[in-house]
Amino acid sequence: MHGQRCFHLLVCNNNVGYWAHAFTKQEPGLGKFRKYSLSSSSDFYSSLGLEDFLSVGDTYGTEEDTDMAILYGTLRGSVVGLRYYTGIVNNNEMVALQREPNNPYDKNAVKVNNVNGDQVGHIKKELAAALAGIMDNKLAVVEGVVPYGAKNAFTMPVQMSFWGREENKEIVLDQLKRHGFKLALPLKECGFGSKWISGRAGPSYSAPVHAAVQLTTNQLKSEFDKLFEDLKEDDKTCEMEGAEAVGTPLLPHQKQALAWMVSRENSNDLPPFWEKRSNFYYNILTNFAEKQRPENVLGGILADDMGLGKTLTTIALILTNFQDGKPLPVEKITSDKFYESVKKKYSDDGPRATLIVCPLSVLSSWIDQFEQHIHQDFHVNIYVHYGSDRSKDPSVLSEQDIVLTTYNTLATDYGIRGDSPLHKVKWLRIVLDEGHTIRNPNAQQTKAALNLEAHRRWVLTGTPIQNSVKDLWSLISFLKLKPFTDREWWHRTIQRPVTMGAPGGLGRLQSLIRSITLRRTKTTKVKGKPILELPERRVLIQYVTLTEEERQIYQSVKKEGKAAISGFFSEGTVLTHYADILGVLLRLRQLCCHPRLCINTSSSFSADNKIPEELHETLVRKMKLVLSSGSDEECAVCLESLTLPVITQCAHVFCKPCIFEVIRREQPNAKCPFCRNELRVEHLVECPLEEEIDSSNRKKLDQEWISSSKINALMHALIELRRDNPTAKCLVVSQFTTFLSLMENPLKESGFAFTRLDGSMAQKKRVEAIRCFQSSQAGSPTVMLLSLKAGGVGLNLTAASRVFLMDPAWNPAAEDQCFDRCHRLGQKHNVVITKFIVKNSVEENMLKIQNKKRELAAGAFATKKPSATEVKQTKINEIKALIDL
DNA sequence: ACCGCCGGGTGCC
DNA sequence: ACCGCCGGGTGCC
Repeated sequence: MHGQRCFHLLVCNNNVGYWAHAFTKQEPGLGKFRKYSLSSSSDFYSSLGLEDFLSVGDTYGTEEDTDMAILYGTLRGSVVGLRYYTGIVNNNEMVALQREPNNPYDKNAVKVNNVNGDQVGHIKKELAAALAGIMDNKLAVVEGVVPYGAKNAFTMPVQMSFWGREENKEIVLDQLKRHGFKLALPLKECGFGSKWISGRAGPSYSAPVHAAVQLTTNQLKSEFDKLFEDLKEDDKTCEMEGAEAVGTPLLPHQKQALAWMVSRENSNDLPPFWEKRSNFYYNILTNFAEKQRPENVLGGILADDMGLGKTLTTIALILTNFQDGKPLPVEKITSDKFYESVKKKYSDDGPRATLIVCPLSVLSSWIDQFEQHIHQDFHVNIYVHYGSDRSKDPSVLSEQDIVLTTYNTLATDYGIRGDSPLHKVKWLRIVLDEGHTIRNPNAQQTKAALNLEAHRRWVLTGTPIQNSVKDLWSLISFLKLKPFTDREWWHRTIQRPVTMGAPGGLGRLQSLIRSITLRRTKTTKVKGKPILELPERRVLIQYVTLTEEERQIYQSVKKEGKAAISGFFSEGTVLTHYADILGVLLRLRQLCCHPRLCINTSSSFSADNKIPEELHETLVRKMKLVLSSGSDEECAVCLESLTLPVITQCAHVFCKPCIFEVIRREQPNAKCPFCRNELRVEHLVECPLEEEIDSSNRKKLDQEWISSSKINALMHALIELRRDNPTAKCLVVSQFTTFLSLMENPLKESGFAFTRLDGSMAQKKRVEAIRCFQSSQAGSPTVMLLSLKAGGVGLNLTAASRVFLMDPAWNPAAEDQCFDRCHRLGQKHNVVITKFIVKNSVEENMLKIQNKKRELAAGAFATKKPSATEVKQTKINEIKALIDL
């Protein structure tokens, strides 16, 4: 049951139907998807979709460090044997030199190909003999341009440039010398007049090497952002309404994005850098020409900032632009008997399905957004291709309107030769979400994505240029823009000119980007107005004083805990007792909220006199308890809040993807990043983030209900708020779901209409809770009890203009993300956030640590990622600060 | 003549 | 290739 994450269900009274070819299975709750409750290692591999964490691809950095290359010099040579090959070139056209070690006549053979990859001829054998060693040992990259004589019948000249790392220069010059060749040095003083080197085709040569100005990543990034600052282009500011089936009204900038995407998909334009010249098509970068019209990508890159609605816009595109600019033909649900109409086939034979590939972490967000944005009256077939029982039948996939899958599923399917249904389907369109995931060209995910078949190809990303221009290549390559699908042409015409600061390089990249991407930031202006005007957001801290009784309990637990922890410090066993320490801190944090929260957290410490297995078991159990309380713990690898926490044998906790990455990198002897103990996949224990409160527990909470200082403070604030503004809605947020439950009682008693949203709820209930809360109808709930981590990035709770954060999180970013659920697009009011903090408590110390983290994050661009030991030391210092040691 | 020279055959690697 | 090179034919002036 746990492993059942491939949805074969049809929800009739819902707006989205998830169904397989035969209506065989029904499963009522998509909430299953969110919840993993695996604990034994035997379950582990089979049901977890292990492929999502064990990357099949090789590691980054295997590619040649072309970034470091300098120009050694140039050499004129000749291409021979033209009459035996079909490849033709133009004067000044770039050519590729390719080693052909298996040539039966000469093992030193070097082929000469044109931009299209067609062979033009061979490098003359004496020269080839000199080049072979250099090329095979990757001492230099040799690039060619045919300066003239392109129409010759038997031989033609080729101007070669040698590029490589500084330290290889002498070896290369020496090897050439031994064969009687000498490079002409690139002349610094030739400046822009270095025409004889470059011909007209070599933008890469026209740069005097040492005069090159290398742009830093940040400079580049700002260059790009500048490019999009003020959109004037008409094709990006036209607006378009979504089809009827789009259930959410689009905002102006989303209508612009939709119009642009539709126009891209229906475009007849030539791709960038191509011109029609009499009866052939000409590439102005490489000077390559061909009769056949080069295909333009019917798509591009949607690179809007987070929060502008890329997902909604994409859903709108799918529903609005099917064929010939007509909307996707979906069934309108008019009666109860819509089953038959759903099965109706579309007579058209063309591809129908859109494939969306996304990281696992946003899979649920897509499902949420389908639910949210597809109009209730329309039936759209959506299939989630994920999990161990995913379909192997391509026809199941091609019949859908939308197929959703993850990069790792895609890569795993692709790896199993000839058995990838995803690669057998002709898609109408492919959308890669978080497209920068495929920036490593050698990774299996990238290769698998590149080999999917569709004319319409889209990349969604919030960070188009993450590290360098280099990262763009995979995306461009996915878009199948000629001639950039071949890395050499991308490198010679764009990447090198840009990174070396060659004149025109950046301009060229900009014009490429401009023609295929749409990027808006939150501050982008259209016609002088910012596209997003978010109301103000204020964060207030309200201090709470514990009652005498609460303080007594708190102090006694603190005293005991402090003694134990200082004991661990003096023994040097802080790391082995990490779970114990988190347990102490958790109890103190819980006591700040409500004394009742501690009921199921044992206070005993794991004694060292136990045999190791017992100790380990207790520690793991303790860690599970900490996590299941809802506490937002951090992963020491990524420094973010935990996603899919797993506990190691040494009782430390990490995100599952993070720890698998460590294991993969350090295999076969991986060590826990935290304590350097042995780390084995089969010892990892998965842990659900939130446990549902069992009914007996809940009864207990109801029967013996008592209040707490924090609850009193909250109720006071709520009642005051209601008096001042009866319709104002607010979110009451806590990490502890039990705490949320404890608040239900006084809310009821004071007559508040409230709803609740936490991670344990089934999808349907969640959707209902959200809809209810967002409704502006009289009598709709004014309070939502919200667990800190509930919902994905897509969660929209803009009806609320007040937030009460009941307990601080370790990670300020987690809090911010939560606030953004109401302080986001669509918010009409100023947002006021109140953080309740207990005076003289662990909470106050947490605030201090939060502030430090904020400062660190603000300067994040300058500082490098801290090492594991640094993380460890920071954690230890934090523990000391938290418990006043 | 174990040369030179002539002119036809021929041609990437 | 309107080249170079190869190898067979040839041979005083």
